[in-house]
Amino acid sequence: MSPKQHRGEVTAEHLLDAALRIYGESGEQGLTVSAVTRASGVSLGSLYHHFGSIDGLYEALAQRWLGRLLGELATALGPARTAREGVGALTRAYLTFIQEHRAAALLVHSSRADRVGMERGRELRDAQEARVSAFAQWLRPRIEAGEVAPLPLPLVESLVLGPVVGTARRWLSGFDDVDLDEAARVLPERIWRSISAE
Amino acid sequence: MSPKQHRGEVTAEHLLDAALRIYGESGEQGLTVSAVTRASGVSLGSLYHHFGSIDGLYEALAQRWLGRLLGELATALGPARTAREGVGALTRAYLTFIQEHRAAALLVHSSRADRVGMERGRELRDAQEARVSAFAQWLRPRIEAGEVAPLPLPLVESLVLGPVVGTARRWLSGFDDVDLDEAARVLPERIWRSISAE
DNA sequence: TGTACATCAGTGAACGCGCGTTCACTGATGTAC
DNA sequence: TGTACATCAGTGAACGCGCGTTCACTGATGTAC
Repeated sequence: MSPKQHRGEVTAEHLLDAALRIYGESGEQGLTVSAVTRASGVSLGSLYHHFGSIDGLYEALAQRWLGRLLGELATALGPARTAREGVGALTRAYLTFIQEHRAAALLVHSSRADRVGMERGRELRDAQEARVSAFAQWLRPRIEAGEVAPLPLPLVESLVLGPVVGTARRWLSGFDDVDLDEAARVLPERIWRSISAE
Repeated sequence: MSPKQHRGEVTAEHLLDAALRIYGESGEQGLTVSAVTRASGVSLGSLYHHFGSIDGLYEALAQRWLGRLLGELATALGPARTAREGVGALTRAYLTFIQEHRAAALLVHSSRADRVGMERGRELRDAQEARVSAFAQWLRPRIEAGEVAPLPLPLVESLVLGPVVGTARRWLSGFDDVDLDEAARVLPERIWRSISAE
């Protein structure tokens, strides 16, 4: 399914870009074969050559952007020395991504993408043991060191990402009552309080 | 659009019930006119008589369950004397609802329902001034009393509901790594820390 | 360097299916006198 | 209480459109000798 020639890569790229643009403008409902071929200038047959079906294109798109988001979070998390710093870095990276890639963020937050992510999570859980959340892996030693409260990892993850995702969704939905810069300033301190081991 | 005769009410009820069942089994994609008429035993014409279109049915369904969820949260919040108690009551009510109405919870958490909720929010903001979130209204005096930290209301809302919704979504997505009872026990105390004014 | 061949990439006409919607109609219920 | 009429509720055949997909084909690229 992944192209063996360069021009193939370029075509696939065109399709994915067009698909994202369409998704951003008209949502999941609008993501049809004819819309994608029209917007990309790529022929119908090529779409099927590269992605097999419209669902295949959707899944490739979701995985690409989910991967990019997770990548940016992992990168932001890297240099953090304390859990407190980590929470701040994660929050800022997340909210920045949301602003810079609005359409992709909408896609990644959709319920259908949740399912795609889950399926990938299951595959990977067997294979390379939980790349599911780089954050969870980063977190475990901090709990063992007594820095973060000894709660189940999924709950710590929800406590940290929950408020960030909640704020992001609110902003993405078009509510104008939330200021992302202020959120990036205020949330980390507050989130840290909720997971600190005192 | 709302029925003037009793048998009309019953029919509309059948349609909404069938639609919810279908949504729970096969998601938004599966919610088609033929699926609904087949599952409900109601004729095609009746569906159009009561809801005008399949989108009309979907919106009625989303509003009904969004209303019920908000209603249960408001009820749970009622008797709470302190903000701390309120957070606990809200968390438990939310997670209980999720468990008791899985399909409805999936619907209410869908991205499309977010938009429906937003539109309703806008309508209501003009009219009866923010029934948007009973929680926000409940919260305001607690901030003024110095019980809850003086943050923007949307951020407090995200801090409280974020972890709860995050946990709920995780569970709804089929991840089996989260225990809702444990979450109901652990989260309130942690959430409270994050919004307390010291 | 040249040629032959295999594979990859791209094309678009054609197909059929299932979708949402319309509409002319019948039947049930409520109401006015 | 009886009857006539208006309104509400329910029915399903018919329609047309746009959807995803298939397929036989041409053209481009890479590779082996």
